Amino acid sequence: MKKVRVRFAPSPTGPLHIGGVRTALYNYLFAKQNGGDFILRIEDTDQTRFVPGAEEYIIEAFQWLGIKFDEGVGIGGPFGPYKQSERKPMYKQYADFLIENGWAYYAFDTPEALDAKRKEAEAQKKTFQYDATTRGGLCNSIALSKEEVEAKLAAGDPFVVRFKYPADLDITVHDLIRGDVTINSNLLDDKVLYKSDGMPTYHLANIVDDHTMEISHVIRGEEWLPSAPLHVMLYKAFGWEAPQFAHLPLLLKPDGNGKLSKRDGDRLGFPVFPLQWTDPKSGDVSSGYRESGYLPEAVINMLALLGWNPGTEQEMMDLDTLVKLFSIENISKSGAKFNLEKAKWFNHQYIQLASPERLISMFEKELIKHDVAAEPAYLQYVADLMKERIHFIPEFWEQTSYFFVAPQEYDPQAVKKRWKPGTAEHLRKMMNIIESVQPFDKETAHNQVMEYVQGNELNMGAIMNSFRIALVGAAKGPDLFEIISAIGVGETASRIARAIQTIEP
RNA sequence: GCUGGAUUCGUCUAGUUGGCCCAGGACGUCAGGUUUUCAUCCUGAAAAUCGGGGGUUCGAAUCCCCCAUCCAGUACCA
Repeated sequence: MKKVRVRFAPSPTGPLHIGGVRTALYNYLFAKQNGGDFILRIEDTDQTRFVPGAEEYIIEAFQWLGIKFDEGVGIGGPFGPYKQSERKPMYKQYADFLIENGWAYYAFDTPEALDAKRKEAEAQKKTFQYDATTRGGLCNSIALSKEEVEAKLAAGDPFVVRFKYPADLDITVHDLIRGDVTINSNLLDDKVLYKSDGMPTYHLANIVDDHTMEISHVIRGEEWLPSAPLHVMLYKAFGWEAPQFAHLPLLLKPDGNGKLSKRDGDRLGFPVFPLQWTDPKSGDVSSGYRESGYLPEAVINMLALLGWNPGTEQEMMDLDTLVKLFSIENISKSGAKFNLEKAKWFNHQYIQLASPERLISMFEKELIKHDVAAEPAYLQYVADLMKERIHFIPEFWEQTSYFFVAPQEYDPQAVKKRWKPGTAEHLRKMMNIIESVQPFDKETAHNQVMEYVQGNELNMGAIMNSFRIALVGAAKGPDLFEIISAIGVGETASRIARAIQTIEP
C-alpha cells in the first residue's frame, strides 16, 4: 500500500483562519495515525494577494499548537521547493502537455471582453459559461485558425490556458466522507489553468504538486467540492493516479448560518485566529487564541470535536489520544457552529490538568505584565487555591491580584449591601482577635472569629463579607482565612484600616 | 438563476447492517445542595413528534419518493 502523505496548503493571504487550523489538524491526525507524512505547502500563486508576514504567522501558529510538519516550507524535504512561487518554472510544461494532448487550449479573451459577456448573459437572467457551447465564438485556439494562434503567440499577446472539458461526460468524485458525487461536464466551465502572468492557477498547481509530492490523500474544506471534478479530470488527463479525497464540513458562525469569518469573531467576542494578527496595511488587530489565554491543547481538543467525534462519549483528548482515535469515517457531513461556551469549558478543564510547574510559569508571566513578582512557593499556594476558578490565563491576574496588591477600590454594590453602621467597629475587634493568635494559625483564627460573630449574634453573611470587601475589594474569592494566611496578618490589618478610612471617611 | 452538498435537544453530537431509541452524552439553561461571598464542585430537571409530507414494513431517525429550508461553488482567488 502506498505511503500516506497528506498536505496542508494555505495561501499566505492573511492570518490562518481557525477553520484552516482544523483542516490542518485533521490532516495531521490522519497522517500520524497511519505512520505517514504531513507536509506544509504554501500556495502563493496569486501574487496580487500576497500579504507579508502571513507565511511566518502560519508556521508560528502551528508551533504554538504543537502540530508538527514532516516536510515543507521552513523545514525542507526531498520534494521541495514547497512554495509554489518557487516552483513556477515547472508548471508551464504541464500546461503545454495538456494543450498538446487536446485537454486544454489557449484563450486570448481579455478580462473586459469576458466581463461584457457575463453582463450580457446576466441581463437575460442567464449565466455565461466558457464551455463547449460558447468556445467556438470566443477568442481562443479552438475558434481561431492555427495561423492566427501562432501569430498571436509570436506577437506576445497575453493568453491563458483553459481546460477543455469533453462534452456530456458524467464525472464522479469519490469522497471519503460523502461517497460518490457526480456531475455532468456540460455544467462545468473551462477553468483557467495557467494565467497570463505565467503562473498556474490553484487547480493546475495543486494537481501537479500533489502528484509530484506523492500526496496520497487530499483532506480539505468543503468549499473545494465543486472544483473536485476538475481535479479528477486533470489527473485523468495527465494519466496520473488521483489521491483519495475527503471534503470537510465547514465551520459555521455561532449565530445564524454561513461560514465563520473574520468579522464574526470581532463581533461575538472570540478569536477566529490562532494567534493575534496585525494587518500590515490597515494596522487592524485581530485577536488570537494564544493572546486570549487559551491553552493550545484546549483549542485542539475543541476543534477536533467540531465535526468529528470518536464514536464514544469521550470528550477530553490530547493530541496523542486524538491520533489514536481519529477516523475519517466519523467526520460529520454537515457544518458545525462554533461554540464559545464549550471552548471556555475545555480551557477550564485543561487548566485544571496543567502541571504545577506549568501553572506557575503561566502565573509568573501574567504577574510580570503587571509588574508584580513573587516567590514560586507563594505562587504555588495561590495557584492551588485559585486554579479551579480560572477559565483563561489572564484570570491568573484578574482573579488573584489581591494576593499581591491591596485593592485600590471597593465594589460599591457590595459595600452598599454589606457595609452597615457598626461594621467598622466589628472589623477592628475581629482584627484584634486575629492578631492575638500567636503564632498565626488559620484554623484557630477562624474558630475564634466565629465565636465572636456568634457571641454577638452578628449577621454572618454581612460581617464576613465586609471583611472580604476590605481584603479583596469585592464580595468574591476563596476562604477568608486562606487569604489572611497568604497575605499575612500585618497586611490584613492595614487593609482593614484602609477600607474603614475609605468607606467611612 | 444554475450545480453540488447538507438537514436529530439552543449548540456540538450518538444513533453505521430498520426493533435494545416514546432517541443517549457533552456544553449551555433552570432547580436544589455545598460555602461567610463569588466561582468551582455535586445532584437533579427541562430540552429534539429525528426539516415536512407520502410510502415500504408487524415495526423507521434509520429504506424509497416528493417537497421545503440552509450552506457552498459559480474569478486570469485560493
